[in-house]
Amino acid sequence: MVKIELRGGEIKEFEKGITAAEVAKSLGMGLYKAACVCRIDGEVKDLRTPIEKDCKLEIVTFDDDEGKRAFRHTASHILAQAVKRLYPQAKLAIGPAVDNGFYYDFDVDVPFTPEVLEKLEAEMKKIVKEGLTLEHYELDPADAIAMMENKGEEYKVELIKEHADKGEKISFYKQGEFDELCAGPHIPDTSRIKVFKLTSCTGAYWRGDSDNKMLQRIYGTAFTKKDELDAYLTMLEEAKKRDHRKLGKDLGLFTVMDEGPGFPFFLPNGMKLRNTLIDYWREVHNRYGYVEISTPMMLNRALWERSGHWTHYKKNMYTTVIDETDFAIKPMNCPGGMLVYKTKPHSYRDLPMRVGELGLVHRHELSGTLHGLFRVRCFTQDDAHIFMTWEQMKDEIKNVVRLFDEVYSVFGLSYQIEVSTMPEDHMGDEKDWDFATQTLKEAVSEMGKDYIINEGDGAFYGPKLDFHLSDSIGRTWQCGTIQLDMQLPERFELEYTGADGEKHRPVMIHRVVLGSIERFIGVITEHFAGAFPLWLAPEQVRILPISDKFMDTANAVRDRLFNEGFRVEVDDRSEKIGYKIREAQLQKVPYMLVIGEKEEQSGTVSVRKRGEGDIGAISVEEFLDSAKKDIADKVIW
RNA sequence: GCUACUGUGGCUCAGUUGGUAGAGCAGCUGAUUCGUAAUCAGCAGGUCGCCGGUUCGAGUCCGGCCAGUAGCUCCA
Repeated sequence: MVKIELRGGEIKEFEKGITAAEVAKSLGMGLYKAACVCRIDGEVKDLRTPIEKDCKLEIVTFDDDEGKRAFRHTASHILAQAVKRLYPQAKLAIGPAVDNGFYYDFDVDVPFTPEVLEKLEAEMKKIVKEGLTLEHYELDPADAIAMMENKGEEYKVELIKEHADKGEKISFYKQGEFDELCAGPHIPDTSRIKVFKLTSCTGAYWRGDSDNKMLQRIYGTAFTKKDELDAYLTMLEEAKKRDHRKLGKDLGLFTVMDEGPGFPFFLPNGMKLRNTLIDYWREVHNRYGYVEISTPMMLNRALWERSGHWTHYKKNMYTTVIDETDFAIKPMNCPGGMLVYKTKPHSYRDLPMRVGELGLVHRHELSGTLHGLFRVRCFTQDDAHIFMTWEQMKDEIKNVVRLFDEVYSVFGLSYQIEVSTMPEDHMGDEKDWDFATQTLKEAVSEMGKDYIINEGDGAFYGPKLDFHLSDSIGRTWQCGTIQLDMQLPERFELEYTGADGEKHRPVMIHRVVLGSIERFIGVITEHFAGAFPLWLAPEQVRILPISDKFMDTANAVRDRLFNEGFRVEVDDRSEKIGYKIREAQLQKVPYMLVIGEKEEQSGTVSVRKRGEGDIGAISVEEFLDSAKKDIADKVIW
């Protein structure tokens, strides 16, 4: 017998060798049917894995990330099997589960058109109906290679050889006639993948390297319920409608032109939004004890050599020669910030020193990666460098996280924190790394926040926290980051005088909240679908006179609002009210104030609120009070 | 950068087998002065991304370049 600890801490005895599937069955058919994989002492395994010793067992369903991955990974095997049935000459590459679905790469000369995808979907449905069991087995490398060579699967052979070098047994899964090199885990059989869709086909390089052959990649997704798939497809549609590139054009926010690929132009409306955002940023940072500086756009080669960029980042920098000296446009603000620190000696009493900079940086990104405001070649980082002692590190991190909390909540964005730890290729003492990483984790935990760990994903100079924001339709965006830097103070020989009268080296934080102003504007444009909250909206109020007769009153109201600091316009065209409303609505102006005979007589305005329509006539003073309050509270509606 | 696709007036698009460009909206002018998502009429606006080639003739075919779109990390 074996003792198995179940979810919730309950411990039950079972026959030795029982499988997780059988345990699930004994706990109820509902759980059994929903089960995808299991966790045995934390390790993700197939449901059919026999349990030989006492352990903690967790049945993992599709609601769990691991369950989703296994489910979709199995879907990708079904896709590969379908392709092999219809196109036996196709060579298989790899087919993992990804964030929102799965893909599989094939080397095949037939173009996978939408019609082909439909045929493949039909074949996949057959495989699902066949209810094939996924059987796991292992082979010695030599046998594994022989089998795949026999099938002509050259990519698989290449993969096996790599694993063979490590002396591992090679793991396979078999479903019907289809053998697939795969580490698993998988769900028990194909019959459960009833709800799936092949979404697109694109090119992708073998191993992501453009020197290799271009393969055809089929993307798909799979769910356990039809309405989940529908919701996902609706979300994609919704995302398309909210595309900030389209909204940016429609609302006159920004544009990108042939004359400057990747260099966005901000138009008047976009600039109002941007400046409002920056005003807010300054206000918050001022409150959190930051000072602001501005460092030059262009600095000489000696500086970039000292910072290490000249050797490590040159291919992304815009450089030029002036008076026979090399110069580079800054791709980052830090080196300039270091120079500012060094303009005078510092005491421990100055620390922590929080120095902000809205720095415009230029990076030569590959042309194919440019994308609206999300990926550009010049952008403004809402940067800050914090110089501190090691003892101050934890409190300082907390201070930054508090600031992030405040800013993100204003936009209605929730977030997930990721801690990235020491990479293989790092600089500095491992003891310092341990201390810094531990401090990051403790700071976050002590604030009552969860985090996930990205092992080895830190920068070479220090560990970091990344903030992944969730927008209103469930997509995530990495914006904020808090990076500890133990190298740059070294390179620039930064010092402060301690209480002991000795020189010490400060440690540093690089951090951005919004990430880049440009990208953040892109994110919130999609998040709000262009319907910005009152405090942010480029045009907050539009006044709509019913006819030319009421123009004087309209202008008087405009002046009143304008003098109160509102961004307000009058639609003074000789158009019908319906037409003016339609336009203001399409421009997503938060408030329309209609003024006609009635309002002129009673000294009121008829308020039309975005999203709610006509909410009746009130006095200008009443309107002002309520609108000012919404702005002050940064209310989202 | 690489692969595929796309590139027609400010915007959204049409343009048949190659025969020297069309619509709606926006704009301008005039009329209308009108109560909560499009008033009517008229006018103007394009060397069809750029360069070259094939042809009697190219927006339409071919080549090059430029720009955009999708993808190129998520390890069998």
